[in-house]
Amino acid sequence: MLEVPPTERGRASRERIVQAAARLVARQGAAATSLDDVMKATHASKSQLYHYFGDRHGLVEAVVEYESAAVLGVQARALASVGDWDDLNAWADGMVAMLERRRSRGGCPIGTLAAAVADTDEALRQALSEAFATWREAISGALRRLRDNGFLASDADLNELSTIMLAAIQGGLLLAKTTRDSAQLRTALRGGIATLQTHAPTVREPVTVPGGSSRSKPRRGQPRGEG
Amino acid sequence: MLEVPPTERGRASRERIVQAAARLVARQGAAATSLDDVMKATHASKSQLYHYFGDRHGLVEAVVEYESAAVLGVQARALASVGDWDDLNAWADGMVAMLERRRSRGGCPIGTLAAAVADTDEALRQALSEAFATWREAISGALRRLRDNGFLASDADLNELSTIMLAAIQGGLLLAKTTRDSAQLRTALRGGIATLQTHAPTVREPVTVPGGSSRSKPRRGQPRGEG
DNA sequence: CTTGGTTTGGACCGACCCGTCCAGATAAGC
DNA sequence: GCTTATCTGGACGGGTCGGTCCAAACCAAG
Repeated sequence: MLEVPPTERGRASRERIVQAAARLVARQGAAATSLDDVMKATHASKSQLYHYFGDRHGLVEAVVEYESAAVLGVQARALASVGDWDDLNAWADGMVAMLERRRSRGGCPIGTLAAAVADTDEALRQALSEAFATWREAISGALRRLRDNGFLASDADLNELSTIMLAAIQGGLLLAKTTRDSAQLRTALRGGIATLQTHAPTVREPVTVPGGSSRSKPRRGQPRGEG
Repeated sequence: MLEVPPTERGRASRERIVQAAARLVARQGAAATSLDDVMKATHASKSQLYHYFGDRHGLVEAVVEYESAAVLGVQARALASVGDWDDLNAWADGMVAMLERRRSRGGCPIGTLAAAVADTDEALRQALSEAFATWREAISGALRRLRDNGFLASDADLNELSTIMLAAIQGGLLLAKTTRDSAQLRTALRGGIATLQTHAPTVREPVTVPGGSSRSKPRRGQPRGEG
């Protein structure tokens, strides 16, 4: 109900509830997370939940927005510094490392939520669909930088390639969390990148970087290092 | 409780309940499907559910086995006739067509179940992990046939490639069901196959095929058109 | 027929669920 | 100070949940 509470105290309470709810939803699923669970985890009263979120659906909606912003924030930051194949591989390795830090559990919050609610809740489905679209655009932006730097052919379909990459991420995460084996994600990501390199301009070997060893490697145009 | 009831009547009842439960779970998710829902859908009594499945968990377990067998049966049959690139593309097109028949809803029963229960139920997680493994092996078998027929390099890592392909399937299905756009699956599958073709033997000389030319041989389907 | 295992119907229970309600606490504005 | 809006606590109700229990119905074997 209250997207943004007017007082500082209210905003803090709302934020605290959303964060705890997001953690619960990520751990046990949206359907298995009750309002009582959230109440216990946050030491909040039922009135607060209904004051800030209207009903249960509103709370889940807030969780979806929160997780989308979190994941997309991390991804946008990581992708912003991608300018060549090494950077892209480092980005992929980062995702594998992040999964291993969680012992191959949980997977992607957005993906898990999408699998759970896409067929039953139209509003949440659209929100998650937009999250995927934004994510895909972030990937597409990185690929465009690769293309501008001469690592991808000028006629490479960035929309298609970014979709392939995002599918590899989601599929790899699902396989990894199901088999409890992060190598499944690593392999899937490697496959996605291999597809991208199919569209490298100077194709000679499937997995070689363009430019060879003699030619000076084109460097990124505006890589803004984060502090 | 009763894996296989002793009487014909019992087996029929159990089967009827499992099928209806599977349909409900596929439509509204495992967590959102109550025993009462199953009772109403099957005109069964609560005693029957307890009699045949012990408890709710047993019913979900039966649903997992049922869906695994169903999906793997279809996939094994479709993959068994794959011998070249055209066949593989036809297999992929078949999955897209199947998804479109459901108006891009539902996705993969196994994948959706896995996303929901992998983090909360160890027994179901293992069952679904085995289902994925079996599926991967079926893909691997098709790829081995491609390799034997000279469409894949002899040093191609079939385990890795089949994992990439399965990840593309699952990721593509998740994106497609979330965005309600079957093209996402089509693109993901095309990307997966593109990765496979990365490992095609260098065309120039007929590759030394281990089995010789026992089977009628290659037309080289290189499906790389746009449109 | 009787017997005994199998299958089915449905009442019942305690726990939990979501949502409503009201009163008290807190703080902002005047 | 007072007023008003915001925030919080918690009891309450109606409904649903999974699970238990008992007895009736069914059915094949003797």
